[in-house]
Amino acid sequence: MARNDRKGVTIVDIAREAGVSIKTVSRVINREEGAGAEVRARVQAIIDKHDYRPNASARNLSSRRSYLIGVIFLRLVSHHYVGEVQAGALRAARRAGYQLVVEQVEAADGRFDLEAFAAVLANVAFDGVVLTPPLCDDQDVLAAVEAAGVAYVRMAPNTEPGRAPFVWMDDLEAAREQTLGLWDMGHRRIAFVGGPSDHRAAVQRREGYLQAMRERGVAVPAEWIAPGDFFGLSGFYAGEALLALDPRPTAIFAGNDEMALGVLAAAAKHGVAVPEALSVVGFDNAPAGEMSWPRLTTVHQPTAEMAEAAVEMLVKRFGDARFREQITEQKLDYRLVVRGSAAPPRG
Amino acid sequence: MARNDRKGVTIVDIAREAGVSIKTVSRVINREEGAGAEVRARVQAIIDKHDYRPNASARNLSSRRSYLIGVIFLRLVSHHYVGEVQAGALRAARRAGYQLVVEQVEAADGRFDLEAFAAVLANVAFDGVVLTPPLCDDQDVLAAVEAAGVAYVRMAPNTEPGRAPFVWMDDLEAAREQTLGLWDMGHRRIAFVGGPSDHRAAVQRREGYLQAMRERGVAVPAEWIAPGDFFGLSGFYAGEALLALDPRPTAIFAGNDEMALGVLAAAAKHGVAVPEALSVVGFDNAPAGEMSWPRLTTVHQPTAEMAEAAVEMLVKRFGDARFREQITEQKLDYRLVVRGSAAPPRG
DNA sequence: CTGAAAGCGCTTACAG
DNA sequence: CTGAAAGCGCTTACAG
Repeated sequence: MARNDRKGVTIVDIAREAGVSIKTVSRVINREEGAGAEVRARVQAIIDKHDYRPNASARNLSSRRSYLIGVIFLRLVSHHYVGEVQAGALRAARRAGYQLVVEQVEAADGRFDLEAFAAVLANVAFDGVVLTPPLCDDQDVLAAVEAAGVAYVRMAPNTEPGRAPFVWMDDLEAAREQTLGLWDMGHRRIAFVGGPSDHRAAVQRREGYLQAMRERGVAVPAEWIAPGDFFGLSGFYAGEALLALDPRPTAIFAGNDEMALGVLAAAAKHGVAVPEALSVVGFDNAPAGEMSWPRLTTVHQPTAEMAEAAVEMLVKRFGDARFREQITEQKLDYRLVVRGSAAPPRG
Repeated sequence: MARNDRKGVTIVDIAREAGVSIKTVSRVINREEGAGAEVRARVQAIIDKHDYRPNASARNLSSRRSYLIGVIFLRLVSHHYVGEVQAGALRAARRAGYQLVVEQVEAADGRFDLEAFAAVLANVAFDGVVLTPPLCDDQDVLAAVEAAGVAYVRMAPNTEPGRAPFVWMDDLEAAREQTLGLWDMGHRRIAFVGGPSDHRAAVQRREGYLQAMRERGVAVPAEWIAPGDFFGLSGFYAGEALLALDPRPTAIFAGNDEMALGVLAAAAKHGVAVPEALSVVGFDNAPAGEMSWPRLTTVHQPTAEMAEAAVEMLVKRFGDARFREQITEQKLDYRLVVRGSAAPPRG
């Protein structure tokens, strides 16, 4: 059997060598009050000398905590999103002394495998979990977490903002700003490629585009808005349709980067030079947008930072009850990423 | 404090209600031998009735195990790779009753932050870890894991195959097959875009290309092989250089998908229709290759399956010592992914 | 500021 | 096939 004996040094050994009780050693380890400076230094020296590390299982058993935070994904979510969330969550978890456990919930026929999820919740004894979209909007998932009595924070929830703490960013405002950026370059015929209508971010981005155009006194013709589904191919077809318009738009704002890359492909196919004859901008700051030619101007969505904030909120909720209900929402900032795919219109 | 009380039902409660000792309940929980069928059924019924779940911390403390498997990444690795590895590792870990803990090692100036890594190893008490490239080839990382006495499996190691169990795939053979596929379509002038020379997969793929051409009796001119660095932009420049050759290659095999997308962009820029006037194929089956136009013909690298196999090997090593040293290597199969970017040459 | 006692909920090692 | 005892290594709750 694989054992974790390592050193075999325990709190008892440290206490004996220091000539104090294990309680005092415990105080030193956990930076608790109630230990004299001299005693503290002596104990710490012995801890350092033996490179002693407290046994996590023993600590967890007696304190009735696991120091485990779960990050729960739907299996279908993009790896890029998963990677960003983890990187951010890991930073915050490590700072607070928590471990990050990854879990995925399967979906079939649009329904989640709740039984498997409930089993995970029951087995792992998370101190808290972060629910990512779209799980964070599913009534059954929320009910399961609440029934298990596990603290949770939601990332970019679509519904019931009052139900639990959450983190989010302002997609509408970012899309508005992105659109105004094109306007300020001199573009007037700015088209838009939308995303799925049941996706909160897609709707918000479209709304931001429309709001910006309205502010500039432009009534957007229906044909300037092409439908898409957030996948690249839909952007390609949307691009072809928009390029066939007369007069042709001088700029196309795609609701996410994957579709923007599709628009880029359509432009290349039809010999429309980007950004000389057409500006194309996206949203998300996906890595593929850095590999395209020209490189994609986009909006950076602070996914990692949102996950980091979510874990921080979780950890704070574990603390003093008096402060527990204070932090219920946190808004993160986006950032415009200017690269080569947008430029002032020629002629 | 966030407690994991949940039910409050313990092994003692179950034992009392069943009229047996806690040891017998333990036998039923762990499917150990030495419990009569009738007793077993009675105990199980009471467990089910209360939805009793053993306390992981207590089990871990007394058995001196953590049931935690770490997957260790270099922070710089692509999210796509991270996502694939996790999906596979999670499958195997869940089957075996282990939890997956994600860890990242920082790198600065080409050196790893070993101190942080050692701290993680000391604090988490992993039963085992999976080392991903390039960490799996770093002497200091290997030494740290071995010093901590933690079992480990390496993914696609470049050096010292005898040092520890590992999983891998045959990049050379896959590249050879990919090249022969172009040949069989009728292509004769097949160019190649290479990757970084210190990267094992890059070298193997180039070797597979050369071997296939050699088998077909073609002496590859030096200008048919363009240098690249696995990033998209290098593929773009390589594509421009190869398209300027006279006679022009009818097919370009890029050492990975990102570079293949760069070649695609170069072809679009120069008005070279793909696949009519030029076939382009890649390697890896990265998601961006599905969004391109045309969609990229490539080789699927079984990253998730490799991670799954790695965790399985780890779990088996925890078992009976007599079988422990048996599994030291496992080779996974690649798969050719035929999409739209390659076709027989015209004319 | 410090410590003795009890206990967290299991598994191990042993006895019958 | 079954169980009583000891113990895993900490924290909690309390006393001084």
